Amino acid sequence: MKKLDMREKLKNNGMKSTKHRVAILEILIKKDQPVSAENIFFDMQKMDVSINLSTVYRNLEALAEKGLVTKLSLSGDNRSVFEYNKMVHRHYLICLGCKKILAIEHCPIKSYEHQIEDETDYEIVGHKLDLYGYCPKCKKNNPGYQPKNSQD
Amino acid sequence: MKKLDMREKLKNNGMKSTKHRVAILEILIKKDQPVSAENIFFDMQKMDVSINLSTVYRNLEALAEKGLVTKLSLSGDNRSVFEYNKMVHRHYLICLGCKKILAIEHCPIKSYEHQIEDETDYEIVGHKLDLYGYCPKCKKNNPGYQPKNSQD
DNA sequence: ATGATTGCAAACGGTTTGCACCTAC
DNA sequence: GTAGGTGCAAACCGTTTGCAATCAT
Repeated sequence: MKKLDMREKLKNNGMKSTKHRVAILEILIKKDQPVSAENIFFDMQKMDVSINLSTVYRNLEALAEKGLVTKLSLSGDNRSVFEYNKMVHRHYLICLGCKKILAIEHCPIKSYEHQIEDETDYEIVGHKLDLYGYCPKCKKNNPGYQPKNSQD
Repeated sequence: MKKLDMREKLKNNGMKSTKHRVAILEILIKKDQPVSAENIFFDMQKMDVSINLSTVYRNLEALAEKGLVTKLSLSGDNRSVFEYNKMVHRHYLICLGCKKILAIEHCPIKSYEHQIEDETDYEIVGHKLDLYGYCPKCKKNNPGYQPKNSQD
């Protein structure tokens, strides 16, 4: 997506188009996986876009408010991560070794949700599924490692 | 589970048995759902067990270290919650209205994990599935509400 | 011109830590 | 007696906020 398209997109969502917001969107779209506010902050410095960390947070919040960006908190890390919202339902595969996050688009949960709705009388509006494991590289370095809690 | 059994359990896991630890286990077992450190702290005051919040954290960490307790961070809340580890695999159904957390023991994910292992060449060691929705009570108060991001 | 956005520094809230004292074993 | 547990206060770290200056429209 080009800069001009991003400026367009911001305006369509009733947001002023600033170089900061464009740069944040650029970074998120390029990465195509969840990143922390601090990471974005550093990437912007590398791009010679001077910005304050609190402005990163404010923009991420504004973008999330408009639905352009999604904020997630993945287990085991206290900080939030953000990704460009491609409007597709995704799950995440987090490597316990190098902490890399892989997005997965296939979702097996819909029928399970209906089943739980029937059992509990809740109205279920969504879910979050994260898988934890070791990527091919870390798998080699940690052969046979088993975490204490497979659900965590 | 009786106090004596808990003292036993602590010792079997190489931990000193203190009134604080016993009380924390009592609370977690009674609740049978994830609670925050602060909640535990307040409950202990109600039980007339005087304790410092940092001791609650230290004990929860020690108990989690030994696998007696599980630490989880559920989306949308910055703070961690803890539950007694019944050694069963569980999922959580979080009410977006009243924030109540319901534990669900049926898990539909195993075969999905194998499929993802084949596709990605990762070694998957666990997963975390949280469902979000409205409990019967909150459902009535928020008819038709839809969150912006169903995956969050 | 006007309201939104920014940088800066200070506050915030959950969690952790250093240290002197205390307790279980 | 000794290793480990505790209270207290202070530090920590990711995040938020108040305010005055600046920018997009």
